[in-house]
Amino acid sequence: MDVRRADHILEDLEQMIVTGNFADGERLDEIRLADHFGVSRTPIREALQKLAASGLVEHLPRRGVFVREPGPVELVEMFETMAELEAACGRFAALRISEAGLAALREANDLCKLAVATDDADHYYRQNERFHHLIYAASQNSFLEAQAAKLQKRLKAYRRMQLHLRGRLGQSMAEHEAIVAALSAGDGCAAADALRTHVAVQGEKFHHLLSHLKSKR
Amino acid sequence: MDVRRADHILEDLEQMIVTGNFADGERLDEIRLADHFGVSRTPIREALQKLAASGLVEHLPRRGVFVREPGPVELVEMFETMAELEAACGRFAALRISEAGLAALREANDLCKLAVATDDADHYYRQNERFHHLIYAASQNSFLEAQAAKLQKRLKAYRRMQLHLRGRLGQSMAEHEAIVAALSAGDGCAAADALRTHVAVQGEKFHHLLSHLKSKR
DNA sequence: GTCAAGTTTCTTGTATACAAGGTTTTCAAC
DNA sequence: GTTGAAAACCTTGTATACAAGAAACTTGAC
Repeated sequence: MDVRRADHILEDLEQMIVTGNFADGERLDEIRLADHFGVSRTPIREALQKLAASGLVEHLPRRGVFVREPGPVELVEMFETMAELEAACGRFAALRISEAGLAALREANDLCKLAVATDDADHYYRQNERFHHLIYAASQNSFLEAQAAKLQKRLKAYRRMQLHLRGRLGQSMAEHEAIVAALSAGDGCAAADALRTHVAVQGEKFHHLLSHLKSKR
Repeated sequence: MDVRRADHILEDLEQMIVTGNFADGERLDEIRLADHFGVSRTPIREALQKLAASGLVEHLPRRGVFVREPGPVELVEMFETMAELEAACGRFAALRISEAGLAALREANDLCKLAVATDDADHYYRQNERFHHLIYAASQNSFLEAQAAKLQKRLKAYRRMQLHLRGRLGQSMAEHEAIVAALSAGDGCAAADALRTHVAVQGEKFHHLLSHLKSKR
């Protein structure tokens, strides 16, 4: 209850930022937050520092911490990097994945297909996440896995935006099939390429979405 | 002088940990450190949290923070990840590098060669670092660049260990040539492969070094 | 002598008080 | 009315006091 409170503050703040409770560039007032959570400034400051370390907010000395929504350029960069990280996971996974791992992957993919068939975007979203996390883990490289999971979490909000684009789900499933096939065949290069494309396409779709929104304004 | 002190504490602690001022698993006593730096526990705690965020130390609630030297397995994982990050940088750089960037890269490489010729390991070390950072930057992806630079810094101490191995410098230079050639030709795949190998070899050499040290004991 | 429970001591986590720098407002001069 | 400086206010950064949990030590029983 004690440790969990500090953790709870961090998680809660993360959630508040990601879900857009704060305007972009808004200062996170320590006193107001301390008030809100019913604690003193000290644990708030600790949470804010962790957020700054994870890149969700920016800390300017003697000025405060500000929410820092990444701009379009940075988002594209992050998606590009995510694509490369996933490609790396796929390359290792193709060489190292176990039969049990493959079975789990196929199962997750089947659940994805089911979600697409029933047009359950929310369910697809969760199973797709599981599918990708299984690949990270199958790389048998905990460090790489952690890096990939971290960036994936960071991009979660933006990934979700473009999931609802027409036709994307079907295309995504076809890509999943190619990924599973490459991993089954133990073809590192094919797995890396399939995953890179799969993720990069998401980045591009997102980019289009951004341009579209901007042109509407 | 004010802001710089807090930063100075962090840098200093980093240095102390990396250079082995603390034993592996040792607890970093807040009071002792506060004493040592002539400040209160508060800024020390902030620095320790940042260190924990960067993975250099581990924070156990209500127990303290402990220096966490990565074990052999984790180090190999980190080198593997580094190789993939550099490969990704190379892939993008091959498509995006400018003439000026290529010129800078060739210059850095020439300085590396010079250092090898004069057997100046220290100079080679610095120029080699510059060479790699130029490639990160040439990826034209600031986010990826930052990721690569961060991990490179983390591995600096271990990379340095294996630089003095016999014959490594010559081999390393040959690999540099291949990298520059691939980037000049705009061949993303070749650049990625060359960089991946170049870094992965370092990881393997390091692994051998570790086994060697262990068997000596 | 060993083990266990209770107590003491020590360390971390949190709250609060104070210091120092930044921002805004006010007021005067042009 | 606008500009500039000074002062008041506000926020962050640091120090210190206190609370709470963990480790170590003592003491007693077997």
